[in-house]
Amino acid sequence: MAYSDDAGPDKLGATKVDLGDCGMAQAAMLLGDRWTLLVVREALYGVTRFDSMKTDLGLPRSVLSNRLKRLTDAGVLIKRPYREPGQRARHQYVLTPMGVDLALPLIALMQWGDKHIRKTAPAAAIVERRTGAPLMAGLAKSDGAPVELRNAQFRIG
Amino acid sequence: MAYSDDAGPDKLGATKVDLGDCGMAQAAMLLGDRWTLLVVREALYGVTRFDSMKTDLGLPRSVLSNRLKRLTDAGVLIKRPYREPGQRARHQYVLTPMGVDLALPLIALMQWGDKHIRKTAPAAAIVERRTGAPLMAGLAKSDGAPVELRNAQFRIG
DNA sequence: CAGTATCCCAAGCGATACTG
DNA sequence: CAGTATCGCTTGGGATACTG
Repeated sequence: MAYSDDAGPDKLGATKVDLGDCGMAQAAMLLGDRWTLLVVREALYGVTRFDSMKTDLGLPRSVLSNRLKRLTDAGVLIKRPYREPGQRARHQYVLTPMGVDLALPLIALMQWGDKHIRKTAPAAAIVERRTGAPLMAGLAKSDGAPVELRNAQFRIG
Repeated sequence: MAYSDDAGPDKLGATKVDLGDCGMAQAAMLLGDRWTLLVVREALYGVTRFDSMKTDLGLPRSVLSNRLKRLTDAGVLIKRPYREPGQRARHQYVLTPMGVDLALPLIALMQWGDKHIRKTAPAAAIVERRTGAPLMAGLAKSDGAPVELRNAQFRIG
């Protein structure tokens, strides 16, 4: 990372990774707008229905419709019919494996926001399913050993 | 998380966390637009100067100016003067501790994008500073023990 | 309930030009 | 280099109404 204490002037055009080659940039292009992240957040919370999302987020129907389409096209959500006993057929938007994997960046973002923006007790925590132990997003080596953020750096290429 | 295999219909209005109480929502409101995430990405890569960012990202000056202002107002960046020997004074945008902490969500996003969108070898990796060992974003308990995403869930309140 | 269709308007993008 | 100023224009947001 670039830290305040080692931040010299950069080299112009030194961005080592072209936008098209950068997963972060690709992700930002898919998710980077006012509503998309929040729609995915709904899905992570288990909200799967159009009107539920609309009510929760308070966004216009047309916008929600558009975002759901984008996300299904991208493979983050699938639209799936279902029928509750005695009810007529409905459908729901559920996360694909690709969508489920978005939980990690979004959890990290949530914990960042709780720490640096809200600064009060988090409204939602992530816990281990079986034990209820609180979980934090972090970096780890392939053997699982955790590594502090400040001991990490980019390696290009 | 909400998984495909346990995703029943949700309860209307069941979103347990109000947008104003959710760090993820707050973060999304700050970072959720076309360019802001990419500007932070530049800063993480160590690009600190206005024109470097403009060149790398190819966005209009006015937009970049606006984003840098937003991010400094939010406390993610600070604008700092410096002078190289024999040069006139310049300034640079460097990450605050709050900004540095954004590395984790963005790394997670990058790894997600590399895995699910680009699907080729990542252009940039995160490695441990001393050893060069590759790092991955993940969840861990407070004792550092890693936990799989699928063994995690939200706990509200 | 789950959308699509329409319309209007504001925000924001992108280009260009200008200033310290 | 590092911005601010201006401007035309498109995008997309928000309200409302309509359909299966």
